Amino acid sequence: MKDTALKSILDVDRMIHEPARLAILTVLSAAEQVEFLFLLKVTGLSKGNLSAQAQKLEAAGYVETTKGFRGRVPVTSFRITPAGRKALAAYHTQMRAFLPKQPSK
Amino acid sequence: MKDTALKSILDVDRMIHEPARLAILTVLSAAEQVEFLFLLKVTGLSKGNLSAQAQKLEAAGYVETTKGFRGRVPVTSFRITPAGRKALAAYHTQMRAFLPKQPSK
DNA sequence: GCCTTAGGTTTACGATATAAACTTGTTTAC
DNA sequence: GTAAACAAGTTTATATCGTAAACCTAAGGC
Repeated sequence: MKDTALKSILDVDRMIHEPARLAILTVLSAAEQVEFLFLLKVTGLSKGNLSAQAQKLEAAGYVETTKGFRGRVPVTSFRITPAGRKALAAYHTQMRAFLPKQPSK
Repeated sequence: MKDTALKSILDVDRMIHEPARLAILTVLSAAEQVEFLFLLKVTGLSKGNLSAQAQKLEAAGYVETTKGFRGRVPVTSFRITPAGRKALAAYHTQMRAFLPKQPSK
């Protein structure tokens, strides 16, 4: 590991570092668009937590929210923004630089 | 990435996930014993923060603290415990499983 | 018409990270 | 020899944050 990696870990993007949001962003990065209920199932988060974290990601400009209806029932969908994709990639790079290359058993 | 990795990220060890503590543990894992002031320099943390986080790591059983003197001035030294080493390795494994294998450009 | 379910949102609370202020003792300056 | 500055940390205060519980609104059953 490089010395810079040590200090850069302190500057890691907290918006992404938080596990709940990291899980959300990871799912979003793998699909065009994802619905609230799907995200709920696949992440295992509570509804309240998912709602709150999604709003934070939106406020950060990492996620876009679309509200619509399927028939008469409301459906909230999310998609990752270019900024979100970029920030996630940067996070990956940072963490990868930080982790030891192979299991240090 | 495996599906299990997605949910397991939610159970990541917060004691280690926190960047300040991750930096501390990383340094400790690379040396037999490390002094407070050295840790201060190399991590760039404030004294207060370093002191607080080190105490938490100690309370978690991940770090051992030794207080002594060099001449007449107090010197606080830390070393990682076997439990700490184990937990750090587990964290590495978890994160490695979670990160995409290569930069997703 | 009332009850339940679906799909979320808002509020409330506890935990956490962090910097600022403080403490205890030592060294330097006058 | 006493005051001032410095060293090495610790404690406190605050502000942020994550999370679950309570709540809301509309639609479908009974």
